[in-house]
Amino acid sequence: MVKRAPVTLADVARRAEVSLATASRVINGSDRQVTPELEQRVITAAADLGYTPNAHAQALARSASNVVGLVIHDITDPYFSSIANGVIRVADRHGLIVMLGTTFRDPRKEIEYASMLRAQRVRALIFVGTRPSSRAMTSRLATELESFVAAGGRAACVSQARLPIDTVVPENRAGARKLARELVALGHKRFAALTAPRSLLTAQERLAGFRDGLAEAHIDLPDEAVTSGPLTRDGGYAAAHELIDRQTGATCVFAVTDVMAVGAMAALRERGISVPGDLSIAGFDDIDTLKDLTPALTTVRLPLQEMGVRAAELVLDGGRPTPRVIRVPGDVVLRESTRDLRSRG
Amino acid sequence: MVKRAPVTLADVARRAEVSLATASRVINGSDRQVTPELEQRVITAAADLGYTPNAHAQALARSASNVVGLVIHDITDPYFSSIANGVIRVADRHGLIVMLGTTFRDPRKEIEYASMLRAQRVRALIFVGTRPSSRAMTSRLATELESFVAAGGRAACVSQARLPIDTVVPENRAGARKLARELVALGHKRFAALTAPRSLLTAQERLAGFRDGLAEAHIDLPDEAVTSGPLTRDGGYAAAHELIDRQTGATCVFAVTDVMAVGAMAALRERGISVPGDLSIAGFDDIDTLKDLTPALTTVRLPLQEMGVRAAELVLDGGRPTPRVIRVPGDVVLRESTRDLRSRG
DNA sequence: CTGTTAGCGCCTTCAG
DNA sequence: CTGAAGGCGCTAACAG
Repeated sequence: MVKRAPVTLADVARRAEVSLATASRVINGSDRQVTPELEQRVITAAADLGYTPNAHAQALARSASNVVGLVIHDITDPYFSSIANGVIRVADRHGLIVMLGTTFRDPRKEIEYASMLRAQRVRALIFVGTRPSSRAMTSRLATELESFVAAGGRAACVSQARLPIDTVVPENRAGARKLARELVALGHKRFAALTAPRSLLTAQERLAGFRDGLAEAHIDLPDEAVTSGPLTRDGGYAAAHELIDRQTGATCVFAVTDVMAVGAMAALRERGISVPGDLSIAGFDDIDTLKDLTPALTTVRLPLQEMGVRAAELVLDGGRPTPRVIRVPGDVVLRESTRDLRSRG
Repeated sequence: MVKRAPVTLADVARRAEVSLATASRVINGSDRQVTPELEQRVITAAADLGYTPNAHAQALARSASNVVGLVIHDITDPYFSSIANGVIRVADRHGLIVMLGTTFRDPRKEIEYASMLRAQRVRALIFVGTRPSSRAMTSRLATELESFVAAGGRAACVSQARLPIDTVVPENRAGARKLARELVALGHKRFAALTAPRSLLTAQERLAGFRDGLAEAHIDLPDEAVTSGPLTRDGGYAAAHELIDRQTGATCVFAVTDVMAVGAMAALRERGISVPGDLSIAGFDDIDTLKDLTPALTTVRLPLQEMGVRAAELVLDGGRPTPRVIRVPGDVVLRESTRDLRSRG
């Protein structure tokens, strides 16, 4: 295996005995026409040499790359991988390739990636995941994005509409409110909740919405009945243990994400508390991978992959300049994890 | 929001009243020294202008990008997202950014991505996932990779060592063999299996290993007791239904992946077959997201994230030219989904 | 239809 | 330590 010098278009042109321009025209699908004869010669030469165009040179020359940047918090979290899958699908359909950034839930990394991806001159930039409540972080990201957009880039995000770009907004608050109502309708009167740190808007919204729903039935969700932890399975697990220790007397627990709910269920199982026998539990998101959990989890369904698709289309299909907002409603799905208290008095 | 022309290093230099060279030296961490005075001027100018270097121009000039390509089959499958997470972690540590390609399980897309990523002049290329048994596909990909490597790129894969590049090889066959032994030790004598199409080497290996293990105990796994489907949850679901219809009389079923096992458990539940009461079931991979399944799944544990880390290190930390192979053993983890037949006669 | 020739934005010798 | 200039590989006018 010889370490031959990288072959360039010039090499191909030389071997095919045509000009650089002609070679370029047949290699990249230019609209200009070329004689079948020459075209064949170029194609053959390219194949013989194992030529591959240099995307950097192409991007530089026509000042437009064919990559889109995607920034998510955690690729192992099904919430993000589902949305990412949607984004990838449409990028793919457009012949674009995706550069993926993972923040590991650190807001600073989000900004760092925005900047790296901007340097890569990506065609579009998509951010997925809760916005931090930090005003400083948000405005720094916004500044970065403004430069990006000003330079001709397109950007969108899936979360709260806090950035000056197109946004796909899951209706967290309304969804949680509906969930609370249905749970109340099931006969529950005392609730508890598992949430994430206040710094995460998504958790805040869902908890607020849940409270709204309870309030309609004049039910209060006391602060002592709310514990919090990281937005992960283990976070839910720990928060649930803490909640159990507090003995709130609740008959139903709301976890702000399905992933946390799963951790909570594990904690309850460990403590010998049966679900939904002793305690009901509900989540939010309707993660597909979790559909085989027993008991099946009551939750608020969000069309995750579809949200990714929408976000991608927003920035890839032409598009107006004004930051647009697409609201995505969540549907309550009642399953086995929440007990119907009415049928037993 | 004005659509200003993209600002270049030349703009920064002009504003800082220094030469292009000086500006370049302070922006990219060159080893050459620059007076603090001038340095500050450049930094300020860059900030004022909202300047971001053009990665394409940089890559072109120094012929070396700072991105690594990663190709997986399905981002929503925890097997891949875990490994990908490992890769991303080390890329991140090296200040590199990841371009992600998803094949949606189509071998042709793997080749297509190899070519696109080569065009992007990625520093390294990593393929994760079973190799197809198709000799044609494999050799086309190999050709592509040889050109890539010849041009100075580094490549690795996680799967079977079929490509002329560094490889992290999960010991599928040995792991499945050990699993079979332990299951036999539990008292099981009649088995069945859920596998994927023959075209997928990983499934082939695991099934073969399982057969090896049974053979040691002189137990046969008849073809009628083996059904197959896509390597997904739904594939396992469908394959399980088919298996149930065949009434094989098995007391234990082996699914070649945890994901398929989960689908199978759902099918069994639907048909009123209790696990492990009526039938035991075991998987392979030990997917973390599935750890809260009930009953907990017996499986063969593979250090997924670690495998991704190893693959990335193979191509990112210096490295010899010879294709190296790292074998990763799998550990059997007996849990609730497989019944111990001995304790009850 | 084909060839010539400027750049695209930046890095990097090589003088000063 | 700083500046001037060539070139990285390719595209896109512009002539022929």
